[in-house]
Amino acid sequence: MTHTSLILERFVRKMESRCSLSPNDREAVLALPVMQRTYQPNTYIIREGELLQRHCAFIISGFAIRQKLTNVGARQIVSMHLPGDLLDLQHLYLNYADHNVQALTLMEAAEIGRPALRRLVLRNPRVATAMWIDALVDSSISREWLLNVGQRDARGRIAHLLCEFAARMTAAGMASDSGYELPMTQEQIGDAVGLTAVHVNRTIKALKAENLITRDKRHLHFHDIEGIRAIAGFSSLYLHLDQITTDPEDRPGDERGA
Amino acid sequence: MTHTSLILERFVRKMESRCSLSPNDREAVLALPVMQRTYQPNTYIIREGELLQRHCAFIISGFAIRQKLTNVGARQIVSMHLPGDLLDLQHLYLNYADHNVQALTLMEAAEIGRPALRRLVLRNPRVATAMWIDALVDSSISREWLLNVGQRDARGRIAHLLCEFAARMTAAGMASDSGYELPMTQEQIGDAVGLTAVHVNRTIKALKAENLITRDKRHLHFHDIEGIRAIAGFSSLYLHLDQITTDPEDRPGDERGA
DNA sequence: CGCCTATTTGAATCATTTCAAGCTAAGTGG
DNA sequence: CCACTTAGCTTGAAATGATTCAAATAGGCG
Repeated sequence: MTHTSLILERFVRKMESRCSLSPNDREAVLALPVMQRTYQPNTYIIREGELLQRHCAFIISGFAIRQKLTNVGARQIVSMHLPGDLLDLQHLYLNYADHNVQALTLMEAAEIGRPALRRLVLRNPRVATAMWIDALVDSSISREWLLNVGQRDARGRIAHLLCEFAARMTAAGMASDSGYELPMTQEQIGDAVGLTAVHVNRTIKALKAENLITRDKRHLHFHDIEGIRAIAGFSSLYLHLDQITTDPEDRPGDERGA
Repeated sequence: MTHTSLILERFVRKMESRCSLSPNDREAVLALPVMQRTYQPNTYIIREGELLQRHCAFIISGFAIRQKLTNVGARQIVSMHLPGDLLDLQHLYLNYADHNVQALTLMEAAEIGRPALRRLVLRNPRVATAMWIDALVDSSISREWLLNVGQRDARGRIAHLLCEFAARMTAAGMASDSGYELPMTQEQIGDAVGLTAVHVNRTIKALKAENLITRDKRHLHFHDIEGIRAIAGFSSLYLHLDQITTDPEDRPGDERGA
């Protein structure tokens, strides 16, 4: 329903949060051909092993995940995406998909053809830089998840997931100071942090019992966010929330701290 | 000791394995100012949180790892790099380092300034594409590690690490068909797969007892690589070993299977 | 109301960690 | 050349965190 130009405005704002654009760049982005599409919960958007000829999706509303399966069918969610995220930059220059992309909730996306997106990157270096940064931040999050799953115990892992969400939802303007809507079942949380649903349940129960959080349906409420942060050992550095590049050339002397 | 032009030749070959270059591109790469440098084992090359103004390193010889630490000091190795790998593409457009980079063994690197590298990317789209692909493959490996650590048991995790190495070392021409030099201690293997050194020891012992591998000092020998692959559930798809882009514009019709 | 999905709980089992100690091989300095 | 040191590997026994299996409960929806 949303008008195409509104969607692309939003896309421009996203890019501009990463690298300052010229009027030319903005125009080029706004001229992108997009196709709006709705995905039902759990629909596969891309499947591992598939030849990639399709499009990249920009999330308008709803949530998506990326995941991988082992040969015995165990699922690891490797990332989670909110409205305003560009899905699939991770596949932009690859021939075959190396992971699955799935709608988590009902989701609306604006799909941009790969050739159009690549051409945009080729002709507009500042847009390219913005997209590159976006892909790098995405990778940074994967590394933090690897640290989370590899080195923290159940409490730490879950607390960390909750903190990351809080930070990202806040940045997207989708959280109140008290909490946010966490659109995941306990089983999905388990698949994201490498635990069974049963153990996620017990761990969350413990966090509730200690009066750190409450969960009412899908709404997550923090009673003691500092306590949760301490359990998680959370620092938002890896999200690069304030990362913005003004000069793709990185001329010495232009270097600025955030 | 190695002559600069030889190093850059190697760099060109690396890029060309990802995207076909024009004579112009080749020249531009070969004109890159490089500084050769030696790192002692365990030296930090980049520290998390540090302002990035320095350079990217191309590994000439030796091995490097990238790692992160939790607030309580647990270490997760998030990737491992061999000669011919470009370190730190993951930081090319970021202001602050989000992970540590460390020499694993004695290591020689050719360091290329960030401004020079960014300028190269800006002026040479095919080189940019090659580097983008390199960064994407790196991210793909992180995701597979996340799956490994999150969903496989100790045997599977270690077997998978060994398989990945076998594939990468073979691609780099550093493995014989019987095995390769694995330059990691059991503790480092543990940090890479999220296990304690003690348990790594016991698990490797079990693999030896089943006549799947032997380890003589740092040399790893496969007796039954198919058996190891089965335990790991290994498929090399995620390494994108045959990924090569011929057309950065991705014009429809040029799309080709590997 | 009945169905389905998600959550909750208990009890038994299992994989992995922890702590502690001993061992081996290689390197260093006297 | 030997004694000393150190880093890495090996092993055992006990403790613990997480899984598994199974069953009960709760909530949303047609």
